[in-house]
Amino acid sequence: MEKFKPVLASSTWFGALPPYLQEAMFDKMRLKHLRAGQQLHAKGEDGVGFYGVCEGRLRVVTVGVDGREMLFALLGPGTWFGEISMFDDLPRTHDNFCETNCTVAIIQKNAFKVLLEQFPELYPHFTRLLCTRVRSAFQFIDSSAGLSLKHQLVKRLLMLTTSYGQHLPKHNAITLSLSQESLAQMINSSRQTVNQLLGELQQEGLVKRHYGKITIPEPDTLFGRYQFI
Amino acid sequence: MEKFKPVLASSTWFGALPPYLQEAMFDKMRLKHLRAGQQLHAKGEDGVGFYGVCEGRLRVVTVGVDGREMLFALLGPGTWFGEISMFDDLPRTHDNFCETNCTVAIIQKNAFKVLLEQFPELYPHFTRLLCTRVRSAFQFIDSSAGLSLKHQLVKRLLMLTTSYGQHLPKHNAITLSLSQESLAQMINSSRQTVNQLLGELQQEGLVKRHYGKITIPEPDTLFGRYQFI
DNA sequence: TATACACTGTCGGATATACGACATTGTAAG
DNA sequence: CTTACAATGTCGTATATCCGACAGTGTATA
Repeated sequence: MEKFKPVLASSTWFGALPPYLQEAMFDKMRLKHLRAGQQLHAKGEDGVGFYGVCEGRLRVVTVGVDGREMLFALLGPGTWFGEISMFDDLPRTHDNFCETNCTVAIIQKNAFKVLLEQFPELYPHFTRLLCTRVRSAFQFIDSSAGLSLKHQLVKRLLMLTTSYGQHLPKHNAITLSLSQESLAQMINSSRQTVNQLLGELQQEGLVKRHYGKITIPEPDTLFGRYQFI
Repeated sequence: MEKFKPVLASSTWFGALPPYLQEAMFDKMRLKHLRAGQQLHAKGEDGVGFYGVCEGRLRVVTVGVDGREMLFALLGPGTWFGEISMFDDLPRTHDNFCETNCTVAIIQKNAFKVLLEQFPELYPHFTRLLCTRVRSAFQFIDSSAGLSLKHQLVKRLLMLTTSYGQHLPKHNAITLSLSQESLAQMINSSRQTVNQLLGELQQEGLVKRHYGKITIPEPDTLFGRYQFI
């Protein structure tokens, strides 16, 4: 557990907690190890805990009514998630799978509620977390309508690099492990078109296509180029 | 003020507050009257308060970089909004205009913070409100990708009838005052296509086209017909 | 190493949607 | 009532995107 504390605290959200609250949360955590492909929770299921990613990467997906899988976000080390069902006691909003072998920290729902009773000063921090969720979702909604497919694609790539809207290392190259097929399904497009558009972006030096992967050498550059068009 | 209390309490969110908290909030409210067309707040502006609609209707819009206006939601009587900037102290997410003459109840930011200090038991209620925002936004995101234009249109019409996801007078007929042009801009489509699609929906008896308005006789029927396809 | 399989890259034809154009109709203002 | 203007309804054409097809390539497994 001790060795993951720095990772978990690297989140801008968690890092803003005063040390004694961080410790209080650490005290309630259990570690859980998961294998690649294993499911952490399913859409519609009751939420049993609040999670922080220690190592590995998780895929947040929803399965549409037609059976097509849609990738919603990628959660890397230092990302916290799953708080929504803790607060409204409603089912999970998404399916959640391990892309690689993973270690996640869990605060069980009961422990979570005890924690909030014991330290009500946690509330402002959680409202802050919820606000980032709302803001990133809003921003996504109003930019996806009114954008060309190419811009939607870029937008989506950027969204995938910033897990759920929390901050991640944007300055480093990021490799997204997803097929062009998956990417297409996320923006309601076709594999062939995505391949074409990625080809154009590759010409511009903004991405690199690989087998089952896409590399973004400089996320900031991609962001700067396409954010304000 | 007294006469608007029932309207404000008709919100499922506000209605769930225990009476003494409702009263505590009423005590902090000021009424504000606005004329049709007047702006309540602008995107990017500092949030000065938390609002409840007493009478009239407000339009929540964002102006895209290309100058096109996108309608995000319509806020009717009993709708509460504007809490996000209260909690994270960041700018407003949207522009906000009065469609008709309006009366809104305001709790100023200072008063809002005092209220939370005085009654920390309000926090769980606000986390609940924030959760509804996140859930409706998430739902919208994953259904708008993967849907035909016609389904996106229906989805958007339904979203507009349920202000922000709260409060649903779905059983009554609802008239949306918006041009087909506006509607088109909301789903990244064209006026002509929207006209065509609305024509089909009208054939099915699900909507009625008017000059500058669209009537949905039975929102439940529309919802039932298109939700699970 | 051999085999199976999934993903990529790239055609061309089919289709949905955008966009310009224009007549018609509703609304507001003098 | 008249005029100006905005929104609607509906063409045809242009264009973007989908979709089937297929060869080539990377990856896993026996």
